[in-house]
Amino acid sequence: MNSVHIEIPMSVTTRNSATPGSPSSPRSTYRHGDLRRALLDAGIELARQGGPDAVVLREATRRAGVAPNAAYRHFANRQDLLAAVRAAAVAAVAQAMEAEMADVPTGGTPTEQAHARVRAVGAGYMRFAHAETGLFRTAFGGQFSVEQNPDPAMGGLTGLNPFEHLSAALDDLVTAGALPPERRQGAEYLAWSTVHGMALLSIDGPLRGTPADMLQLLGQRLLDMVERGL
Amino acid sequence: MNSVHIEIPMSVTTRNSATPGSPSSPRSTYRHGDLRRALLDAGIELARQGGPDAVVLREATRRAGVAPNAAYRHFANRQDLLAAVRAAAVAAVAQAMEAEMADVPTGGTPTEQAHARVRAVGAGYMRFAHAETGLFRTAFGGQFSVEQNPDPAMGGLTGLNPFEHLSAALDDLVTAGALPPERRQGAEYLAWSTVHGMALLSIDGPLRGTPADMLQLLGQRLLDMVERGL
DNA sequence: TGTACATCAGTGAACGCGCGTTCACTGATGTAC
DNA sequence: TGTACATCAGTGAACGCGCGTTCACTGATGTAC
Repeated sequence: MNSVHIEIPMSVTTRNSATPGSPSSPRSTYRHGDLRRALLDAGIELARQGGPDAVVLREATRRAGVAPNAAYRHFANRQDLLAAVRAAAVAAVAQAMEAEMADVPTGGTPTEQAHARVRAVGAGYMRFAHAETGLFRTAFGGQFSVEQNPDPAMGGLTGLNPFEHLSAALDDLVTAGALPPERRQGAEYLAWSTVHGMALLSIDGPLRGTPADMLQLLGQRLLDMVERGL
Repeated sequence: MNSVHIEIPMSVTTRNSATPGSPSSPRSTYRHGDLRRALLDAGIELARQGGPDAVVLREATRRAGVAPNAAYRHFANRQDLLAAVRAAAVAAVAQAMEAEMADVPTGGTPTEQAHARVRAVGAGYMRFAHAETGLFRTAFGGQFSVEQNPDPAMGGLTGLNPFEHLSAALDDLVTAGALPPERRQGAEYLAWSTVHGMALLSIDGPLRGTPADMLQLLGQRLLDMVERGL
């Protein structure tokens, strides 16, 4: 039982940035300081609260205390801002996985370790979906791709993105002899499907509103099933 | 290998209905005849092509050859129309499952039959998602509920909705002795998660663009995994 | 069988909404001399 | 160290968009007598 603790990179510099939420507070200087960062932060906050559709260019500029069109100095258009927000959301999922993996006990056989690692990846994914619904939707709600042409902005602290974490964990499983090599190919899609489905069912579907501990239990049963079935 | 053949209930009566797509063609009578049905059909077609967001009230009335506000004689508002379209989409999923189950050979032991039935339910779900992406998204894309307070409009030809089909198939598995009763509870959520996840991954995620036969194969591996792991 | 009438399905016009995006601008900043 | 200047980040105003929804209406239809 592990509480979710997610780091989202926030403003590196707060120099000259208007206080979010109080657009009337004037900047002390003409230039903003780091408007790109401020818009991105605002976008992330919007996504957190309302998912990808809530990432509205005008609202982001409003929160940054800046004219609507100022955004076009830093992003080509709304899509471009949304893509940056999405990358941050994907990175946050990677971090949730990393946090979960950090809790894996170091003792045990290599097989036990490998299994625990796969489970941590899956559990991190599902936990994140439940804890940060808006960001999860932004990352994996609509169309997305994480596997090819890895975008460094989508990595967690280790630099690996969620898909790469899953792949690495499955590779470990093979190395530990817990997964026959001939079953390795495509296994990420089987595992991911499972966990992705439960994540969405717990957000949008019949599992919506299920208390976190029940969800945790059901998630463990799901991971049991994957472990046994893979 | 079973081609998808889905029946969507279309106009029962075409009396007096304007030809869709040619809004200029005048009706012969003042009254439309069956505007509710025409709007619903238009809504279904919009959903088919573009998912739930494409179900736009004004566009539906345009296709029905009618003034925008005429829709309010038959639907309380846009949400209401969308709900009706969603029910039709869910019913279509149920029919896809039924079509798949109709192909299950009648020979074999009860256990074989039961397994085949569960697989048919899952395969129908995934096949539908791939073949009728827009409708699938409308049915199960955003928030949805199918299990409680069953809406008869969501049933297929047998009257059962997709969730009920899955439940029935799992019950059969228990009856046939292929699933220990103590594992029955909650099993629908495990199975559904799995299949739901792959459906979405094949529409939105990394599996997008995968050819149908590859998807079919991967789907079977997924169902193997569920069968073994449940 | 004919006539008066109530009903209510569809009309026509208009509304306010917030959005993304473009335009010509201005003036603080950092740089070259 | 001081001055002229080019740069370009942010301004202010405006645009067209299609949407959902409301209003007062009209006239074809079916019904009661």
